[in-house]
Amino acid sequence: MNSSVTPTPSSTQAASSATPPVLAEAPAFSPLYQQIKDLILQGLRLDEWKPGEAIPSEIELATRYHVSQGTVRKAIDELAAENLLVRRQGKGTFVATHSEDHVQYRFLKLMPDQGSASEEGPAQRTVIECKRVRANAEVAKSLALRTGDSVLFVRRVLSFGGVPTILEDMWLPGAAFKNLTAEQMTTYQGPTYALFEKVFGVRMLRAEEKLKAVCPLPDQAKLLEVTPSTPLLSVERLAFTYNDAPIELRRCLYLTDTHHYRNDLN
Amino acid sequence: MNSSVTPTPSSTQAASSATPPVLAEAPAFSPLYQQIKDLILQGLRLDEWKPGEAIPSEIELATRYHVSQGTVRKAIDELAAENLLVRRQGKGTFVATHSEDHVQYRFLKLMPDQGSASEEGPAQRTVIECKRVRANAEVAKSLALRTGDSVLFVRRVLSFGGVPTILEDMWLPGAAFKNLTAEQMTTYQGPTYALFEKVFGVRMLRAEEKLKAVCPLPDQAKLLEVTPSTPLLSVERLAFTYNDAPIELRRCLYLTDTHHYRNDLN
DNA sequence: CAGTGGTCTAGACCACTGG
DNA sequence: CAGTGGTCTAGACCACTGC
Repeated sequence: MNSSVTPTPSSTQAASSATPPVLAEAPAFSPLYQQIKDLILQGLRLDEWKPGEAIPSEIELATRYHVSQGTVRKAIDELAAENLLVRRQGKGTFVATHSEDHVQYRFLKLMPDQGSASEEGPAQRTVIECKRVRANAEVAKSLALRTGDSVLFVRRVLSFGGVPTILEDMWLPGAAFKNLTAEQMTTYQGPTYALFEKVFGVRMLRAEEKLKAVCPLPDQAKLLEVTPSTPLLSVERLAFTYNDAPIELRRCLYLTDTHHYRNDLN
Repeated sequence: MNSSVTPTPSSTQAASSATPPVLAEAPAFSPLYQQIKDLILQGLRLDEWKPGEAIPSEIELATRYHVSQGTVRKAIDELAAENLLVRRQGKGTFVATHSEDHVQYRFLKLMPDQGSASEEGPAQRTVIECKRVRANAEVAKSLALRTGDSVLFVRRVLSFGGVPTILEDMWLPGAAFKNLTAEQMTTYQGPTYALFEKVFGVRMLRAEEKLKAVCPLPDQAKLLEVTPSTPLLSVERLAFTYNDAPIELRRCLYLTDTHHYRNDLN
C-alpha cells in the first residue's frame, strides 16, 4: 500500500549479517507518521504553503502520501504541538504565522504587574541603531557563522506609556537579512518577527533564553533613563528557524519595576 | 457499548425545548476520552495508584471503562503530556514522581553558566527558619486561604560548591503540612518536592513563576553573603496540585553571576 | 449542504521489556 | 515467551464552518 514511503528502514530486511557493527547507532526505526511529518516539514521549508495559508486537507495528504488519514493526523498533531501548524475545526489546518496570530508576541514573556498585556497595548519602538557590522567571536559562535562574517546589528528601545522599558540589541545573519533598514524597523506595524517573516521569509520557530540580574552600563542606563545602579533583567535570546538553525541573537535589558517576566512550568 | 460513560451529554437527547436558555453556556460537548481522563485523574487524586507505581494497562482500563483502547490511549496521552503520567514502552504507564524522576528538580531552571547541572551536583541546604505563622493578606490570597490562617514558613539557603546562591522563602498551607520540621527539611536527601510527595502526599503538578531583577534587603544580603547593591533575580513561584489548587508560595533570590535562569520558548 | 477537523471503534501487527 | 506500549489501517459518525 505504501509506494512513496516505507514504515521501517529495517523491518523488511532479511537478517543477513550476524554481527552488526558495534559502533553503529540503533537501527533508527522511524515510524511512518514521522516520515510524513518530515515531508510536510519539507513543504513548509520550501514555501509550498505560505504562513497564514491552509495546507491540504488530511484526506488529500493521506491520498498523496499513500497512507491512512490517521497517520497524517498524528504527523499534523505533532507539528501543531510545536506551533508550526494551527488546526481550526471545520476550516482546515493552517501554517502558523507571527502576523495574524491571535497569540501575537509569542516569545515576549514580559507582562505588566497589573492588568494584561492586551490592555497595555503594543510598545512604542525607537530604533537607536541599525547597521551592518562584522561578527565578533561570540556572536559568530551563537549564530553558527565565522568571526568577521557580515551581520546586521539593531539596537532599539521599547516603551510602554512613554516609559522606556526594554533595551534590545539584535544580531542577524547578513546573508538572510540583505536590506534591512532602520526605516522598516520603525514603520512596520506589528511584531518584529512578522516583519522578518513577510519581508525576508525568515520564520522564528523556537527560542532559548538565558536570564540574569544585572546593572546597566552607562550608555544602557541613559537609554533606559535609569541610574546605573538599577537592577535590570538581562535576557539573552537565541532564536531558531527550520533545521534548528540559529537565526537571531538578542540581548535585552528589561526594567522590571512595573513589569515581570512570566513563566509557566509543567 | 458504553455502560458507565456516555460520549456526549447532549447527543442522545431528543430535542424537546425549542428555545434553550439564552444565557446557558455552550452545551459543553465532552468527548469520551476526556471523561476517561477525568476518571484516571480521580484515581490519581484518591491515591488508587501511588507515585512511581504502574497504572493498569491500556487494555485493562479499556475493559474497565467499556471503551476502546484507542480512547484510553488518547486520555493517557494527554496526562503524559501534562507530566502526570510517564509512559515506558514494554513496561507500562507509571504515575509521575519527583523522587525517581530522571528529570529531578523539574521546576528548578537555574543552570551553571559553564557545564551542566548534573556535573555540579545537588545544592547544599541550610535551613534558616522553619516555623508556623499566620498568613498575611498577600500570602492568604495566593494560597486561597483566609488571612490569619495557619501556614508553615520556611527560609533556607542553597549553596553550590560552598557559595550561597539561592535564598528561598516558602509558605505552605498549615493543614496539608501538619508536622513539617526543620530537621526533615535538612536531613531529607533528594528534591524537596519528593519529600512533600512521600511524607505529606502532596504532589506539585505545575507552577507559575514571576521574575524580576531586584536588590536584596539587608538581611537577605547577609544570608547570601553579597552587598545590598548586588542585582539578584527574584523568582516568585506559585505551585499547584490537583484541581489547580495552589499549595505552595515560594519567593526566591538567585545570585546570577555564575548561573542563569534557562527558559525554552516554543 | 459539502467539506473540514475531531472522536471512536476493532483489529492487526511491531518494538521493547523482562522473566 | 507473554505482556506492555507504539504504529497503522479502514470505516463510521460527530461537531464546526461557511456557502
